[in-house]
Parts: sequence; structure tokens; C-alpha cells
Amino acid sequence: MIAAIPRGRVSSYGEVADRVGLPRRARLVARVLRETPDEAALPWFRVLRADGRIAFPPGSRGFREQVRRLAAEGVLVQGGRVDLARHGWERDLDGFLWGPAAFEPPGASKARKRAAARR
DNA sequence: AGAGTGACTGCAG
DNA sequence: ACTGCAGCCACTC
Repeated sequence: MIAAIPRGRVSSYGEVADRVGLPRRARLVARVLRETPDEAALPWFRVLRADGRIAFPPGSRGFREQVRRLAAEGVLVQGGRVDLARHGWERDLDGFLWGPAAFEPPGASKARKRAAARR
């Protein structure tokens, strides 16, 4: 299930559990990830907490590594968290509303809405 | 059996 | 938006 998370998208422990038919088993997903060797080459870094925050302690080695890997595929982490409305699996709001416009600078969305309101 | 632990969640303040 | 806290499940001691 984790291997199926598309590049540039993220999911959560709970969502992964749900998708494999194991509701309320978020902690089990976390355990599996912890026990999985790096050689498995799973995109573990695409799994976040339900609110979009990185599960590792801020500043820890795992935390920094996760930020680095996410950034490498265009997923910005700010204040330790990812915008799920933008990068969440199956809830790619920008993609749905505006097409695969990819990445815009902060505030671009607001500015666009203001412009639309003026018309 | 009972208490403690954690790459988690949802909700109340 | 942030912090606690109870609830949760699968172990471990």
C-alpha cells in the first residue's frame, strides 16, 4: 500500500491502515515502517501523521532525512508539516481545481482568488 | 494478569 | 493554531 503512494503525494498512517482494510491500526503501520529495512526501498517518507506533520521529533535525523526526500520530489515541508490539501493522496485540491499546474509560490492561490473576486 | 510504550488519532479547551 | 488527554492496538517485560 505504501509503495502505491504516487510521487509528489503523501498519505497518513491511518489512511494506509484504512486502505488495507485495517481501520484503527495506524500504530501498526508505524511499527511496520520502523521494522522495515531500508533495502526494501519503500517510500516511507510519504507517510505522515493525520494532520500532515512529520512523525519524527523535529530536528532529529529521521526528520531531516524525510524533509530532504520530500523536497526532492516537490513536496514542501514548512514548520514540520505538509499541506495535505495540496499533496494529500486523492485530495489534490489544486490539481482538481486548476489542473496539473504544479507548484506555485506561497500566496499565489489567495492572490488568484482576490483577482477572481474583482471580476 | 497488569503496566508500560509508541514513525497514531480525534476532540476538548 | 497549539496543547492536552483519553482512546487505541500490538507488543514487551
